[in-house]
Amino acid sequence: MPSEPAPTPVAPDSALHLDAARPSRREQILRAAAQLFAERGSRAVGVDDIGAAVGVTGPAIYRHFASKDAVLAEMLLRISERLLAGGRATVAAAGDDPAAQLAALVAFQVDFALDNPSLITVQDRDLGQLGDSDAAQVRRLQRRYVEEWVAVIGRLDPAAGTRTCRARAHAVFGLINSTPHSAGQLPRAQMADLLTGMAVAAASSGVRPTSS
Amino acid sequence: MPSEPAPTPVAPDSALHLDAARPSRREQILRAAAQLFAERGSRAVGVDDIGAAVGVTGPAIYRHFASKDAVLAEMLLRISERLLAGGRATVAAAGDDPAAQLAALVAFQVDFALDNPSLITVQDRDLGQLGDSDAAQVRRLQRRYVEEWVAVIGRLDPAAGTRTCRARAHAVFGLINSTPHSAGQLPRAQMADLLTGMAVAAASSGVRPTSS
DNA sequence: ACCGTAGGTTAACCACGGTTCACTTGGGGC
DNA sequence: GCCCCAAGTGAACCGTGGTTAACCTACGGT
Repeated sequence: MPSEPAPTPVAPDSALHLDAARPSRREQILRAAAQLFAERGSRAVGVDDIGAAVGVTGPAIYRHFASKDAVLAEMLLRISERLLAGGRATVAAAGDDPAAQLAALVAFQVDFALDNPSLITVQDRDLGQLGDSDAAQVRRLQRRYVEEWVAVIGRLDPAAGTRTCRARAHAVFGLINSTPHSAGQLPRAQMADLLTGMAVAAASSGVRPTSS
Repeated sequence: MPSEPAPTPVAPDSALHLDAARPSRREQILRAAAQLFAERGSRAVGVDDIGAAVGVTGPAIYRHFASKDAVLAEMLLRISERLLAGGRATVAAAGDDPAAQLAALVAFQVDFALDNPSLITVQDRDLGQLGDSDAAQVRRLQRRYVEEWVAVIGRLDPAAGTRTCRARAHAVFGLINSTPHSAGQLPRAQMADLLTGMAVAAASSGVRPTSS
C-alpha cells in the first residue's frame, strides 16, 4: 500500500465522504447492507447477514453503528442528501431555459437510478422502518428535492398549479425509478436513452411547445 | 337483512369473489391487512394489529387463514389475477388499433391504481416476503400481465425489440403506480387525466405517429 | 518493550411476535 | 330443546434476532 503520511486517524465526520478506493469497514457495511436490504427488505435482513456479507460476525456491526436501524438511517440520509445537492447543482449548471433544466434533472436522476438500483429500492421501500426523527429528516430532504423539480416543471408550464406539478414530478420519479424492475433488459446506455426520452415526454405532456 | 334463500353456506372457493356488500370476516381481514401492510410493511405489522383492525384478537386470524404469510399470499395472488384478467379483457374490448388498445390498458391500470393504492404499494414492496412457491406464482401472473402490455407496445412500435418494449412497460407501470406517493394532491378525476396523458405520452415517446 | 485502543469473537440475554392450546359461546339444523 | 360447530378468547410456548458482555489480539505511538 502506498505511503500515506498521516491519513487523519479516523475523521470523526466520516458521514459524508465515501472513500471509493479502499473503503473503510463502515463503508463496506453500508454498501453490503444496501444490497441486502434491497433484495429482502431491511426487516428480513439480520445483522448476521450483514456481517457475513463483509466477512465478519454479526455483533461486529456494533463497532461501527449504534444499531441496525442506524445503518438504515445513515443510508437513507446520505441518499437524500446526495440527491438534493446533486439536483440543485444540476439545475444551477443548466442555464435559464426550463426545458434544458428539465433535461438536465432527468439525466441526473436517470444516472443515479441506473448507478444505484439498490438505493432506489431501499429508499422507497424502507423509509417507513425509520424512527420518527430520522424519517422526518429524510422526508424533509426528499421534499426539498421534489420542490426543485416542481419549480422547473412549473416554469416549463406556468399554467399548471403547484399540485399538478408535484404530481407530475412524482410520476416522473416513478417512471425513472422503475429501473430496478427492468433489471438487465437493455445495456445501460440504451436504457438511459429510453428512460430519458420517456421521462421528458411524460413531464412535458400536455405542455404546448414554447413560442420559439 | 333481506331474505337470502340459502346463500351456499361458506362457498369453499371464496378465494375470488369479493362480496362487496357485507364482507365476510375473511374479506375484512384481507382489506385491513392490505391497508396496514401498505402503511408499515408486512413484517412490521403484527397479527394483533390485524385483529384489532377488524375488532377481534390476534389469534382469531387463524380461524380464517393458515398463517400471517397466507394472508399476504392471498392478497398478492388476487391482485395479480385481477390485473391479468382485467388487462386481457381490456385489450380484447379495445378493437384492433394498437393506439386504442394502449389507451385502454393505461386507463385500466390508472383506475386500478387510483382505486387501490394500498394494494399497489404492497404488491411491489412485500412480494419478496412471500414463500418461494407463492412468490413464483405471483411472478408468473405478473409476467403474463406485463407481456400483455409488451404485445400492445410492440404492435404500436414494430421497430422496437421485445426488451425495449418490456422496459417501456415497466417504466409506464412505475409512472402510473406513483399515485400512492402523490396521495391527495389532486382530485381523482384530475389525477386520472394527468396520469393517463403522461403514461400515453411516455409509452409513445420516440414512436412516429402511424401513417394516418 | 509496553500499553491502549480499534475491531473482532463467542456466548448469553431478552423482548417481541407468530403460533398453538384449552376453553367458551352463540346460533342453526335435526 | 339439544347438539354441534364456527368463531373467539386469553394464556402459554418458543424461535428468531437485536443487543450486550466479557474476553482476545493485533498494531501504532511513545
